[in-house]
Amino acid sequence: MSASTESWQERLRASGHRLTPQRELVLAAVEKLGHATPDEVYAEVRLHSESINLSTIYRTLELLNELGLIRHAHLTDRAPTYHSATGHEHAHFVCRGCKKMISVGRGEMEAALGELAATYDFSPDYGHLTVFGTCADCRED
Amino acid sequence: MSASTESWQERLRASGHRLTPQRELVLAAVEKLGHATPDEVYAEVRLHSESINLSTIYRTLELLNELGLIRHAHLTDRAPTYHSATGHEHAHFVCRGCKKMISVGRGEMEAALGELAATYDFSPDYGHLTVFGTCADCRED
DNA sequence: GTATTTGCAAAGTTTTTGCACGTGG
DNA sequence: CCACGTGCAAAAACTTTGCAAATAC
Repeated sequence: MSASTESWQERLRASGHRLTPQRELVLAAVEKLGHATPDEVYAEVRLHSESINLSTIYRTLELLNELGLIRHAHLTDRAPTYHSATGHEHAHFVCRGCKKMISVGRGEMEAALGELAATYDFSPDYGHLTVFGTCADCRED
Repeated sequence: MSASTESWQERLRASGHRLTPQRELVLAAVEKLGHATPDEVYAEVRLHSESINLSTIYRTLELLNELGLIRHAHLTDRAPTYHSATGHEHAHFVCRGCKKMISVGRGEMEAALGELAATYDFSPDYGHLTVFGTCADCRED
């Protein structure tokens, strides 16, 4: 975990960007929250700095996303959800009923989907896959 | 295909709704387009009726979605993508690079994921699965 | 010092809502 | 007929952009 916290600053610099407190705060917020919309990130960052602006949140999320430090998906209707990309990769089974999330190791998912993906000459983003469906508890017919 | 075109009107009526030309046009547009954002549906519907309003498109898409006649996903950044639910089910591989979508039959996807899903006692929504990744053309390293 | 980044405010997009009129059943 | 649905216009929600001041290096 310390291995990745060392390199993100370097990655910023390497790409010609500057290390600002806003960028640290946004990344920290995304990592703390796990999954969050821009608004939620803003609220979290606001707890630590009064003056940061929403547009900075958007610009920073976009930058961190480009650098691969965070990822985003559009799980809900209005608003993308961002999350850290520095932790270990895993896919999710998400229950539409109770919203429960079951984490599945990247390896298991890759083993299951690999062959099919190869057939289509496609390289899935295994560490980032979300499979919607119904869990055992919510399946009653 | 004629089997399902018979029942959607019934499904509307059964749920206490009325059969209007706007609703027919919107459903037809979604089925014709395959995948479309509300705006694209609007454009398509406009070809057939000058007077239909965008807000009607939104209201109708929401209704058809509730009735299960169409489904939607949030594949791209701004704007949900609607598609018919009356046709045959399929999953998608979506390339993050070129945005190309590869359709995969439900059966194939189920065959690949079934065992893993069973392990977790989870029932994936195979007909609506979207797997992000990179297609052959965009994979160059 | 100077090029990047930020805050602010204003504009752009997409989606929702209130209401009077129109229309399907 | 009468409740449901539609068009219209205005508002809300979300995101982007221009620019001067601030700041990282």
